[in-house]
Amino acid sequence: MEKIKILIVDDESRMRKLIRDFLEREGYQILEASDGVEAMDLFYADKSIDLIILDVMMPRMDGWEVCKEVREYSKVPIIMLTARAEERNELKGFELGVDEYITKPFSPKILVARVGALLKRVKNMDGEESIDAGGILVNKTAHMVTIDGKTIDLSVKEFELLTYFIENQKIALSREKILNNVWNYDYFGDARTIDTHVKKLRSKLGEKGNYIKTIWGMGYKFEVES
Amino acid sequence: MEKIKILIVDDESRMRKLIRDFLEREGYQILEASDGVEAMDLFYADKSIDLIILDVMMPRMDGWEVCKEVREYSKVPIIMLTARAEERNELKGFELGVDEYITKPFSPKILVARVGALLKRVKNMDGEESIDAGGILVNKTAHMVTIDGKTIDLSVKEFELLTYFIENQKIALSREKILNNVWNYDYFGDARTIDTHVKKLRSKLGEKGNYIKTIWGMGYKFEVES
DNA sequence: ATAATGAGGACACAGATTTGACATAAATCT
DNA sequence: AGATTTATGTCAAATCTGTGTCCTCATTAT
Repeated sequence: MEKIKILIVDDESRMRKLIRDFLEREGYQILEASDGVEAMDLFYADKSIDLIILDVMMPRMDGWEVCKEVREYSKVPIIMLTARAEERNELKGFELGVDEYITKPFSPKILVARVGALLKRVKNMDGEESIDAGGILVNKTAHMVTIDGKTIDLSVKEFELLTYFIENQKIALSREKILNNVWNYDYFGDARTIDTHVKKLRSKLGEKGNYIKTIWGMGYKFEVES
Repeated sequence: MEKIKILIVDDESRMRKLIRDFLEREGYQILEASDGVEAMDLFYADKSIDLIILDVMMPRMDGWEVCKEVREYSKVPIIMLTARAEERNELKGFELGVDEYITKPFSPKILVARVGALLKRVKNMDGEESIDAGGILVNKTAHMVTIDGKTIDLSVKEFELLTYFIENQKIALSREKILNNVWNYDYFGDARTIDTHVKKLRSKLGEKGNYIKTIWGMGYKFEVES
């Protein structure tokens, strides 16, 4: 199990450091952003953030806006830090999809408890995670692939290969690399075998098969759009 | 759907009336208790309480004690009303299984929002008495399975296997995973044994047996419809 | 106590599917 | 054009699943 990654967004560096210290002591991995814009940059860059702690008052882009934008793409749990007694904001937050509130000033112990409780709560319901790549919907848990709504059948190897491609979009992948990741690391067969599987995968993906680009003399690359 | 039943426990009758008024306006049915002992009496008398709002400070038996005792029997959602800044209590509450906090003084709007959010949250996770999966009705407590109204006989293992499938619908399950969950985790027998049980289960489920899909080279998946 | 029954598990064999190799055609680079 | 590299069709080998059957153990009936 990898470390759980938490993004802290607050314009006061003292506050960020405080939170960071306590959460790191709990074994979480911490990312920091000093305003909403920076937070969104980090959010887009790193798909594996598990929780966001968000201050409401920030320059450039406040917490509500960040929350709203994040919610367009993700269900990642969000904790809002608010100055007290802002009822209207709290209601607004429920609509926006805030999961928890912590009122400043707060004690670090409460922070840690809330983070733990929220992560636990979310973990039990997380379920579906399907990745969308230009109309190709891959649901890893269901082991199912849908293209424009229609389910297609893939063999296990094909499924694994597609998953590997989609999880490494826009990256040029050498045959060796593909072999090492999709096949057992101790597989020493013909690298040309990949071609065969790519062939099949392309044909099963139909017109979307051309998302798998050939990089001559090198390998393959999965990329949406022409 | 019956009315949702909420138990309010507070020693101040003014406070109870305030909460009652706002929640009744939302369509909830309200019960009142003026201290912990009374609350427990009501709790034992009425098994169908959907949510408890609990003041911490009360004579005879305080909120923490009530919470603790209730949690020995039930997972019913509990909201705690606290005077502010009682950090230690809040932490204590997380351990005891408090679901939400509301700090006095609070606005009725917040109260209503929290109650709604909590009920919604819980509703999605509550364990139904019997689960319905495409006409297959599994009653875990009665250990009984009905298909389109007709009861069918399953052996213990078959029942456990079916339950596991149904509780993990649409998820691809490897044989290993099934083994670890349906059999004792320290069972090291033949994985093919699962096939045998799946075979029997399928045949006993009749035409609904094809809900159990084979994922070639991977395991099985339970999924309703084609 | 003994026999009958049924569940749980193991296993082998046939049939089905997937996989990887190979030969050849097509494409790309220099 | 010549040298490489990739695409594709074909096919046998490897792998996996479905099913019938057998064995053991425990429970129930006689």
